[in-house]
Amino acid sequence: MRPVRIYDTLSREVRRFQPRTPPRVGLFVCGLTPYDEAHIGHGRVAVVFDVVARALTHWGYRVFYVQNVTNIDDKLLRRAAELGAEPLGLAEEHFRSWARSMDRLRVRSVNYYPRATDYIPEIIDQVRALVDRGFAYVADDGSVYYEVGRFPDYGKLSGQRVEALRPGARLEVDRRKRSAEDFVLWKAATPGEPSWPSPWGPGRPGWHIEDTAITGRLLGPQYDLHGGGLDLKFPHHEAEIAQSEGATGLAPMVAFWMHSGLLTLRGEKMSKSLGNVRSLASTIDSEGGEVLRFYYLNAHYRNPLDFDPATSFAEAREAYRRLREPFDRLTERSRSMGPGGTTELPDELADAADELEDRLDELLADDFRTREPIAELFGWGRRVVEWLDRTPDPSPSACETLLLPYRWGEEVLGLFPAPDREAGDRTLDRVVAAALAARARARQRGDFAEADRIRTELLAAGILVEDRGGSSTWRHRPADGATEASTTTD
RNA sequence: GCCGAGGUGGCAGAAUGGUUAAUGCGACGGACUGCAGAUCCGUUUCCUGGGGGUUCGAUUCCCUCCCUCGGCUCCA
Repeated sequence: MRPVRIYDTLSREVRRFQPRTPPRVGLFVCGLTPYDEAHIGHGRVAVVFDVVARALTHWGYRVFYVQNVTNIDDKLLRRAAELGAEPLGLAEEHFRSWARSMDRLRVRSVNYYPRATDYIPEIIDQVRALVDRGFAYVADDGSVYYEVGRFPDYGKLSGQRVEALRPGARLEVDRRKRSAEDFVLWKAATPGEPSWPSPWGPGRPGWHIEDTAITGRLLGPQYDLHGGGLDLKFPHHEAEIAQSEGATGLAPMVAFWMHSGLLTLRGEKMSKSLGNVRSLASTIDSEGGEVLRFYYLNAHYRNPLDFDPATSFAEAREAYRRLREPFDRLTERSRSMGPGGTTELPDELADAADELEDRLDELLADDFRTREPIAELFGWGRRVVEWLDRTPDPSPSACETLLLPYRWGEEVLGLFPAPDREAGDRTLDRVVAAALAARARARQRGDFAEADRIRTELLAAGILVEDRGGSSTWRHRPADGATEASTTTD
């Protein structure tokens, strides 16, 4: 297991990561409340922690990654009522859309997406423990509240002091609460809304309780990593600490708090009320999942990332295309060359490939910097192309060695999916090859008008032809505005 | 007001108590090409918010001020 350094929001420092029971790592990330469509800010969190899990796995840790789905809450109920839909069904519908987006963003490290409503017994147990231990009280209507004043550490994560919260006028006035800063653990049932029986009467979970009930069950009272967007730090994560540490008496609940920076739109946070949300699914449709993934990973996860619709994707698209150009050329060779060429790699390049992988790991292991490995891969790409350009017949093993850093880039960053061309595409390969052969003959006899006509017609059909040295290669031309990987078939 | 994160070249965005401050985008020039595309090479000269301090040396550490963003019980 490679040593890893991680910034912990609670201690506000980068520390050496030490799992409680190596090599196992418990990772929990606050997931979505599927009351509406996800936006590109949500996508960032998903990709960031996907890389965290992939990297740890690559380094020999055995990660169990849990991301909850809040399928019962106020907003979801309100939305369902507006649509005349059944709340849990609406949640599942939005979750399916989320899962599709995750698939296309190549997020695949989440092991389990528990639904809040599948953990009602655990939630009730935890609320009961909090009542028994004197951290919570039951109101007249059967709601249960956490009494924040009873938990001295409240505010330790966010640096907030309870006294400082009170002047903030946004605390809801609620006569059932002993103190304005108390928060609800269990909400007494409202007619017409889903509810579950409990020792305090029918009701449903409060906003914060499902996370700690779920992690308590799946990861234990103390675990390794907890992630989420920076905007959840207060009050949500503060409440989690109060719940878990209050209920179990075991602290700290989690060894490392990781918060990903927010994605802003021209300097402002995306939010429904500002009307500046940008849908995740439609962005993936227009840009491609890989470009979006690259865009996220091109910044450090803790920094704010400002999105400008006019320029951000255009730049990411171009940069990503160039990043994977050498990779595409290498995989193209190994696909089409058959027995392949005979020119072996010069020693210095072979050695460099070996050293680079270590370097990539080392960079990433320092608080999951992703930008620097990407910078290294750009540099590697230049060397690869420079060599390929003057090597007409690279050997298969040379290509394989040159691909090593990209294999790392795929396994850990998820940025280099192998082009997958199945039986149907073989036909396409042959058809295009025939057209290119005709064009090559035309060029040979100096009939450039005919050669250009073939090239133009292929382009109209979505095939981009490029002459390289004596031969021509082709790739799928990205559709307007879209930039699916050049070798993507469809 | 309180808490937190930021301010780096034309733009995006890294890093570091010390030789030329990554990488990418854009722009310009060159090589290659029948043309194009892709690629490579070069250029884009004094770029680290202001002011103090510590230090042989600060963009980095400390103080202070200014500005931006986020949180302050809906938030990824």
